[in-house]
Amino acid sequence: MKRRHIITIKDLARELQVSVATVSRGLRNTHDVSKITRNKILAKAKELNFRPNFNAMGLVNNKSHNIAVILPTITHYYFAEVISGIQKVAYKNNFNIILHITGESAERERAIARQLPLSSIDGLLVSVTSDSQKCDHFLEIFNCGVPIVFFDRIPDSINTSKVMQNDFEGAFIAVEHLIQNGYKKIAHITGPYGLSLTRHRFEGYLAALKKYNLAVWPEWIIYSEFEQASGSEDVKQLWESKNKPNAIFAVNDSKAIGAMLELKKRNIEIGKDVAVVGFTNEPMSAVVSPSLTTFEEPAMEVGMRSCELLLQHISKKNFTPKEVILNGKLIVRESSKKRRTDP
Amino acid sequence: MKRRHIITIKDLARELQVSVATVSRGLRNTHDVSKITRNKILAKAKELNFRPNFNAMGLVNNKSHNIAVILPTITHYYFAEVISGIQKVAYKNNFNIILHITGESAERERAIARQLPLSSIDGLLVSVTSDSQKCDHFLEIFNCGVPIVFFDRIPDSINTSKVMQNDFEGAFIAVEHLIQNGYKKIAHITGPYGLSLTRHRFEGYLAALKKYNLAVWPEWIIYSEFEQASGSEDVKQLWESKNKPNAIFAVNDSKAIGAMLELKKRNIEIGKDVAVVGFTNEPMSAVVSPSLTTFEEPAMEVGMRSCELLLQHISKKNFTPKEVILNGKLIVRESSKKRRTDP
DNA sequence: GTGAAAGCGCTAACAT
DNA sequence: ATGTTAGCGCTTTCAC
Repeated sequence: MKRRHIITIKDLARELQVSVATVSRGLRNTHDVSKITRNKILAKAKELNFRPNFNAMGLVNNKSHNIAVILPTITHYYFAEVISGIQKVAYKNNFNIILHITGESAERERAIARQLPLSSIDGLLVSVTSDSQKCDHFLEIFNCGVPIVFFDRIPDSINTSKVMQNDFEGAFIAVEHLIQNGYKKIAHITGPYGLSLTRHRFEGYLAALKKYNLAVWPEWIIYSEFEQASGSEDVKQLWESKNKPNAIFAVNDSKAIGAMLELKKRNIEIGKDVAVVGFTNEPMSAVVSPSLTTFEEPAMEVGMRSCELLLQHISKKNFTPKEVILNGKLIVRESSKKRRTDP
Repeated sequence: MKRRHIITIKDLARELQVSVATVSRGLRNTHDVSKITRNKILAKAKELNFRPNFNAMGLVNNKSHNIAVILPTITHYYFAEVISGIQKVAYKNNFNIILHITGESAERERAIARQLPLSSIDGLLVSVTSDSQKCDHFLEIFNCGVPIVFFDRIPDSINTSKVMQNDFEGAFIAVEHLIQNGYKKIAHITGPYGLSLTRHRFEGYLAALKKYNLAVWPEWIIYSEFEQASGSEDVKQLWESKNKPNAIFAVNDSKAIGAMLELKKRNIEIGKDVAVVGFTNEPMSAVVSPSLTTFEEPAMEVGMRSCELLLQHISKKNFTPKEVILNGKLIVRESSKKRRTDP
């Protein structure tokens, strides 16, 4: 299969007996071209199925209509949904998204960032890896004048736009809900230490305990990975102690479900003896049994807002960075039913 | 923030007092450049953090190191996993992936395909939308000499490489499993009519019934959408009839779970009175209660093999198309336990 | 309103 | 082993 000749503006120019400059202008609808030639050009372009060469355009305009999206994983519903949001906005504005997955590896994140062809990328949308403390690889790109918008997992060090959920408030509401349903011994199983969202949710947890004058037990606060298996492990650890909690607030649904599975193994009745609340509202949480109470994150909206902000940074050189905080809402299900009162 | 000057080979050439051609050669490690200058060039490139301009390279070489991935959705675990597989292989080979999501809309699929900048894409990885019968938009691209590999959802009409699961066998095994566990009145709730995978799974279902001399009841075969809600609807429809099945083989896990939820509403005991088997092995299926028996699809492998094939098509102009069929395996869980024998 | 020509960053002859 | 030059497809002065 030989690559067939791809139509260029030269071809159009020859066919129409005009100069390439005119064709170029006609295609882009600049004002200094007569309506009549413009229409002829457009018609011919359609007829021959002309597709502009983005490489050439990028070379001359110094932009590419590409944005890079860098994130830890896409097999979590949250991130898949965020990407869908990004894609919607990008598509509407004729931007392509180039997808990079770090697999939660800070090392790979660095490698990807350092190899990023800045000349064919107009901007970056980034959610950092959980163990990515230093962000000089992004700072370097940022300093080259390439706009970056961070979402969800956000480094503090770079002064640019950021989009996040109201993690603090979400956690606060979730924990308050537990307390109001009669659970006062609340553990918090969370993600890797040092991530901003981990910190914010933790602070929300603390604030709720404080509001109701509940003691904070350090052994009830466990930092581990974001995965389901970690949730199970965390419960094992919690239940080894004499001082067992009767409720668990998990940093996300995967861990909450991991915790539930382990509790079920121990024949503990969830939503009666022990309550569990998650975060995110993955589809799974509606389907697990008992169904999981969780704080819903506006994933699609996070994606859309992030992309919109990025496009503004791209089009207006001096767009001032914005921090957007989006609200979610508590989805009450079975796993946090009112506590069975002690006999 | 002014865009800082981005280093080009010209800059390197000036700094090193050599010609741009030499720098170009040095960077690409062609054989006709002395080790010593090469090292000097590489060192300087690193020092100044030179990043090649892919637009310029693409313009000259007529390739871009980009591949486009076009698929219906990414919020299903299967597709997210496929993309992860694609990404792994692409990354290792220094290809970027440009992600396009059709949202199950044939119209949008066409629009995306027609706007695809062929000059900045070396190849395509496609899973077609469920209602995309005519594929002339892909054929057109294919005829331009741009290689395409289809996966999972495959049109028959284009003679190129394809990667799929063994849908026929998977369905056969799943249905046979039901029969062997005592369920002989097996309904099949499936996806949109006309998709090859729908057809293959349906044929596997038929073959299993035939092997055990079971009658085929047309009212037990329902075509609808791939979503969970459709699964619930399908059960409603099935249970309206006098002639009710006692087992359901669903085209995917979402529908299987939708079916389960509806059965539970009707207080039908799943895995005793009625069995349910899904397809894909989404994480959800392990967590739903009762846990769902399902045929696991090798999603990651589908992604990796597809991408490998595409890269071969890209590098070897006359690579003959291959059809790869990957095997999955039945994951037996609770939803298909041996049937409660009639009293 | 249109054309001619230069140039974006890089590669690939062709020289030397 | 290195330099010179033309050109990839497009945009953008600068003429007319």
